[in-house]
Amino acid sequence: MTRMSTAHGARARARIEVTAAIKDEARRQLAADGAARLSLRAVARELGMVSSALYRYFPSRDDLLTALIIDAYDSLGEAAEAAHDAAAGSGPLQRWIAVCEAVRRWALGHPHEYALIYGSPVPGYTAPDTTVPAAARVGLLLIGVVRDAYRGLGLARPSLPADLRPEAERMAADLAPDLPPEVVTVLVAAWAQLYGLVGFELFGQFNRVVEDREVFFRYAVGQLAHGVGLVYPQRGPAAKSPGPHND
Amino acid sequence: MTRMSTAHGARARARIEVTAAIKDEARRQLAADGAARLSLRAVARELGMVSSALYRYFPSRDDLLTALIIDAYDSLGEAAEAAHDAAAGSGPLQRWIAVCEAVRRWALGHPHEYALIYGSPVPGYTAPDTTVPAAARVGLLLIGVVRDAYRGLGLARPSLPADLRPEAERMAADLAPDLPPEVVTVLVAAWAQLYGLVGFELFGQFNRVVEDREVFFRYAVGQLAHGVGLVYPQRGPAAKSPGPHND
DNA sequence: CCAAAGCAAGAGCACTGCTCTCGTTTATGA
DNA sequence: TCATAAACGAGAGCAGTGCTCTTGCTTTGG
Repeated sequence: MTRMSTAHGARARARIEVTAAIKDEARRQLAADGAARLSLRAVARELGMVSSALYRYFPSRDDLLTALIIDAYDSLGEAAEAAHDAAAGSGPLQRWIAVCEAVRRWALGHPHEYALIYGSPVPGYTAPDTTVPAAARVGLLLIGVVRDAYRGLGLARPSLPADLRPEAERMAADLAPDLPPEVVTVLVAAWAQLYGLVGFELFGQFNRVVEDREVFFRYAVGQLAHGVGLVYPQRGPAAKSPGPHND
Repeated sequence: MTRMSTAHGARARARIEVTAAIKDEARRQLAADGAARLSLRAVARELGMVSSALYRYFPSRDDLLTALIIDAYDSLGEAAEAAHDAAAGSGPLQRWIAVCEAVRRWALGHPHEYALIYGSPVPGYTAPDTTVPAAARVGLLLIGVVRDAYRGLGLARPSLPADLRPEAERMAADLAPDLPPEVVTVLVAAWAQLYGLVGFELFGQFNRVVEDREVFFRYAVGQLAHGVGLVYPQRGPAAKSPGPHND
């Protein structure tokens, strides 16, 4: 049995420091060259240790990657929460947009980390359950925004097709029992669509298509907000139509 | 100078066959284990040739990957077009849904190929312009559906914020000069959001969140259609509200 | 018919993840 | 206090990778 976990000697402290140093260097290489170029040997080399020694701290390359994934989720979650808190005084729509733009900004600033967590999963690698709580942070944040709006002034309740009812109620029970299933459903869809927008920009699908990604993203995200029932931003000169449709 | 391209001897035919065999075996390995596990040596081994011989046909691993990427785009485009043609008699909304569901079905059937083209780009690899036309097929298909709807019965024209106007007009000029810029803008957004939905399901972000992905996807895609101006599917018992918002 | 190009094969380089062994250091329990 | 067990760093080594270079052979085209 290992007894290192709760030990509190000089060795335990050293272990913590070395582990952190490995993760730092690995994160450096990840940010520089991407996940698949991340090399255990290169990390060890840079740290002045031999590669086999590194396996005392991470039993495999995938375990090191998992640690980086969790850190990336946390970093993204922190950025989103910071943006949310900075817009705490504003209305739900402004907070929604603030969170979405924080996600985009973080993604543009950490493209390889973003690809690691929201791009295609690393070959043969399946994320362990350890990553679940960290991954949920942004989602929880968006739920919170919608919840505030719902409690504050009531929210539009979209209608659902009959065959989606059971699924919608199950999702609502799992994610936000205090919200109507209709709202939770469109929220989950908007959540996925947000990452479609970010991913397309980040992975180059918008090349030669969308130039001014900033304003395009803001508009698309406003649409998403509208879809979940938050009012459409009716600033600007055009005040004729409240939404993206009028028939 | 090489003269192989237009030559028509036994050697040229052999070259074509070997090239196809390499791509087939590579596609097999790609489908089985994913892009990063694709090994030139393994392909050569399976084909009974030595690894260096393979470089006569593909100058690098990335070039082989590029060929597979183009094939994947074409395969996806073909599937989408087939689904579209099969729904040729139906209205625009049905065709829209048919195309979207074909994309999803193809993605679920070819997860690694989908990840290759719409997931995070392979490490250090940047797609050459060769892939652009193949990549555009699904987009063109969606544009066509919306164009038909627009020409047939007129389409809802969403309002745009002032700062998005120039970008919207540029996009419309590039993609569909015969469509209103507002429609093109929401269409591009819907296009990206479609891939957000598919990617989230495929890459496991819906694990423990969405169970009945089939009906959820259909609903979300109907929402997207509604967003671009196609009418919302008002079948089913609930006929009270035509859209996901009502205030 | 012969020079030029295409081709398969092999050896080799530098790199990877990972394992195993070997002394050494540290920590813990009797 | 002191022996035993665990943790550790270092090194060698295995199997695999992409890619290059050289060596002959075959096909092709002027």
